[in-house]
Amino acid sequence: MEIGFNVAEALEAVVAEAASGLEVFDETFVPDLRPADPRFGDFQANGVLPFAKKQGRNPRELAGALVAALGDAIGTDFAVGVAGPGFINFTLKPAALLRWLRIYGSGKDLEAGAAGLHRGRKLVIDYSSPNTAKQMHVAHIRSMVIGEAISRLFEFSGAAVIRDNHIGDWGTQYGKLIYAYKHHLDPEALEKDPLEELERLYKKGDALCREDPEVLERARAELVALQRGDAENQRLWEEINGISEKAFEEIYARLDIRFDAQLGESFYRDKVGEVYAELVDHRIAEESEGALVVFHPEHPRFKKQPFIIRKSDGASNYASTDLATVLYRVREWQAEKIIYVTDGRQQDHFQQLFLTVEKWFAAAGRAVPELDHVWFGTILGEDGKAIKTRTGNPIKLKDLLGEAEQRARAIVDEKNPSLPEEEKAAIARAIGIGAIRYADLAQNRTSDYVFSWDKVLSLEGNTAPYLLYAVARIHSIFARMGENAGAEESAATPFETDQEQKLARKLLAFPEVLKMTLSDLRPHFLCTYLYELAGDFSGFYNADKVLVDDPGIRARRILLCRRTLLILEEGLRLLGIRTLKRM
RNA sequence: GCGGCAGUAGCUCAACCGGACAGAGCAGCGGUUUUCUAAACCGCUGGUUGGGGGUUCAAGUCCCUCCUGCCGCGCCA
Repeated sequence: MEIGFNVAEALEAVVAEAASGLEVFDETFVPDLRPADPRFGDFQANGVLPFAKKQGRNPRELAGALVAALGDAIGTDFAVGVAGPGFINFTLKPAALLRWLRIYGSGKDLEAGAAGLHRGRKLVIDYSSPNTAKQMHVAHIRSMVIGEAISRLFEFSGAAVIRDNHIGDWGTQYGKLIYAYKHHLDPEALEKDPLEELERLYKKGDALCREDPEVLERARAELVALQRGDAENQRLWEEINGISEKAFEEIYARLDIRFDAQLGESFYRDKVGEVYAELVDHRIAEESEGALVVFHPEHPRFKKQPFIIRKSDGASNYASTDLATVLYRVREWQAEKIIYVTDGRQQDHFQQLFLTVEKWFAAAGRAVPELDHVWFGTILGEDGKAIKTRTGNPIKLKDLLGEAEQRARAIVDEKNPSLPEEEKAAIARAIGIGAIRYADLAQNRTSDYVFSWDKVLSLEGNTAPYLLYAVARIHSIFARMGENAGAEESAATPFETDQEQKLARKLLAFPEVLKMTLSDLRPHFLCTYLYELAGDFSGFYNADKVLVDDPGIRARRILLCRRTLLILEEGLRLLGIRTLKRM
């Protein structure tokens, strides 16, 4: 058999083919190949057990028959055996393992292998999407970090990705903000830290509105004026957006995040009318208590819980713009799939949005895009409640990033004081930002996130610095070898030591991990894998010296270092984390 | 009330939509450096997977029930 990029997939096909030639198996049999516990082999097929149970037959007998039927098709690359109640174990022989590692030797090779997963698919990923006139806080980081990782993963697997930052730049907050700007602006503060001042003004306006009904009325009037196109308010709106955008850009630059489109809610404000009309025409939306709403009678909850798409005062809300946004993305960009990366509290909203879009597009004869809500848990303080500083304010993201870099810098100064100043700063940046990012990605996204400085900036265990350190050590070996490091791979002999084999086998599992990460859109699968890979490398590095005299051993160990480096760097890049040559 | 998520070692978390004796890190204890970065490696200690039933050859995972926590549920996003 041809081993291919994803060995589990190749085996799956061979096993299924062998089963189809046997009387006792039928088309309902699924081999169920997966990476195995290293004690048993490289891959295992578990599918015989449930199948045998369903047929009322002895699983070990069926497994034995299946193994016998594999015969020539599987070739001589694997050791195959039946174990336990009916598992089939496959172990790639060292020579074949070496062959696989020789073939997949560059980022291009990996990408070519992965490209089959989503080749040519056109998709939009909606993430970050902050509100204007507010600072970014710790809570904003998850959408950015997860959204960026998912974007990179899809691109890597062959998709055409449009990253769209759906900024909240239109809505009721502007009434209060413009009112406060006109009456309580501190020009000096605006000069010094514009976004800080805007945030103060918004809070001020919000507080005043709550205290004084008259102010509330005037704030509403400012909003109405803005929506009618009043010149002064339009100018203020633009100024506020400009200030916000500049502050956002700084954060995005620090986090290596770039968008292909940045169409905020305001972009859709003249596009909601068409949505209302179509939904009413198709009898999907109805009037209720003065508002335009959508109920879903077939749904246990949404038959009662309305999806409000136009408020009773006639104004649009985020449901209106979200609907218009789907239409735009499908019409203008031919999006086949749209992924929203937001926190889990918006699950109801997106379920209602998706149900509504499905009915609407079907009724209008449009292709219904695949819609996916990639949600994540809330960020909690150490008391298990919403995250706050000691003074009760949210932690600003720029402060968080700054402190992370600072703490990383202190460690660089201690561990490696002789490095040039500029390099130390770059290392501190990569480690600090990488540590924060990784801490977020390494945890299952659907869990709530208990934030603590110690955890985020920890340099031990499953963290970015641990991975970056492994990368730096490999680079260090190559630096010592000098320039002519390239010629030795062909001399490599098959792996022998436990550490060599363990590391080589871990490398072999990368395609399956990538596939799993993408199918569930859970970056922590990839994190866990990279951490285990770095761990296996560290074990190997400590036990087996790379630069030995024996040319065959030296060559195969160099090959292992190269492939480990390749997958660590490629994997970290997919997570949005920069690697280092020295640290 | 309806619904979502969660409860796994002292702490922070894994466990690939039922699979092999539940795995890491931290903390604790003990080792490893004339050798490629010790930000590392190796070993030991640590579990009634919130409680109780059930389904199965096999349950942390599925079903029922109870307890606890967080979060949604008509004009915020």
